[in-house]
Amino acid sequence: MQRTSFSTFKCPAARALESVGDWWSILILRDALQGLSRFDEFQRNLGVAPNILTRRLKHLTDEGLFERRLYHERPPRYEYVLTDKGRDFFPVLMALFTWGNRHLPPEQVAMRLADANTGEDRDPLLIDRVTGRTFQPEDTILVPGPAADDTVHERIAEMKAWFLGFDA
Amino acid sequence: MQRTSFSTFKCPAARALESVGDWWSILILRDALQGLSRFDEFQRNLGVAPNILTRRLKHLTDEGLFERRLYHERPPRYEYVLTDKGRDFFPVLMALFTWGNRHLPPEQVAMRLADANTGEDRDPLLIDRVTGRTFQPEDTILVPGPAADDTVHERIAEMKAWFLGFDA
DNA sequence: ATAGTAACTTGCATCATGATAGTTACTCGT
DNA sequence: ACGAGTAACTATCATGATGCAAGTTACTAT
Repeated sequence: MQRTSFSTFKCPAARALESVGDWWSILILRDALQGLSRFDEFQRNLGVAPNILTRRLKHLTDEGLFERRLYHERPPRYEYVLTDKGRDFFPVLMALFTWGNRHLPPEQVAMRLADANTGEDRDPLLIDRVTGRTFQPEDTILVPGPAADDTVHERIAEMKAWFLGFDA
Repeated sequence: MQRTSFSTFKCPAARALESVGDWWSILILRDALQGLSRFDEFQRNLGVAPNILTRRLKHLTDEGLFERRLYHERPPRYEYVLTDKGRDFFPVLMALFTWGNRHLPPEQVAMRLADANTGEDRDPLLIDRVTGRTFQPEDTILVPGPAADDTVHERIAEMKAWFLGFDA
């Protein structure tokens, strides 16, 4: 059976996952955001099979996260540079990284995030862009957008709002 | 061949992915953070095959993201409630949701995030917890943590720091 | 007493995955 | 100018994860 495609899902998170593709793609993006761009750089750093890497880079390029750029003619050699869309994936990576560091180890942390200028530890925090208030599940609800159809309305209705003071 | 396990990777992001398990798990967490907790609630809402759902819930419980709680004896019926670790996955979901909404559609958005109190749109933004400054790839570098071994040092050395004013 | 539902588990066919190995086309040292 | 080395893939193929359909158990409702 084929893996169920999330691309027809209404939820943007599900569609985001479909767009990214798979686990490896996320690690490729992680490396790309650290400055890697060549095929062999990714391969060495990830230890991924080259055919898989080929497929993933193609997928990410098709999805508009990478731009495939010729950096050397004859033989044609390409590098993969992040588009805006790809670079914008950064917050997802940071959230994931932080979650990992906070919850995974009984062992110690092997990597930390630091400020590029001062070298001090960085710890990302999610706030609301407008109000500046922290972002918590209790304060955040899902509401139908402009393109919501009946199924979306049903889905949202099924969700129990954490905070019942406001009805969507 | 078995899917390569990321659990031995040093990068916390990679290990986070391993801990979560797969695509479906992320959507299960999404629903759980919206208040769902019963097997059939997840199944209806996701359209996932029940055996897959069983497996994923077990995995997430084993990994400590869910607690399996008996809510009805004879017949034993369980609900899956998020632990702190599970609830802490929220920022990752929000980052993913936002990325999806911003980059995916040519079609319109079917869902938005709103403030539970005021009903106004919410837009998450990543800042540094201490300095309050925005979180950008250019300002953020990877440095070895306490448990870093030689391979980690090598990996980090291979990464080209975006901002070269500081050497890790 | 019968029907219906909740929450699974089992079996099985199939498709996608990943390790290994092969290919093409250069570059570099001597 | 010849051979070794490297970059960037592509091809092969066995394994095993996935998802559908159907079965199971134990209630609840009428």
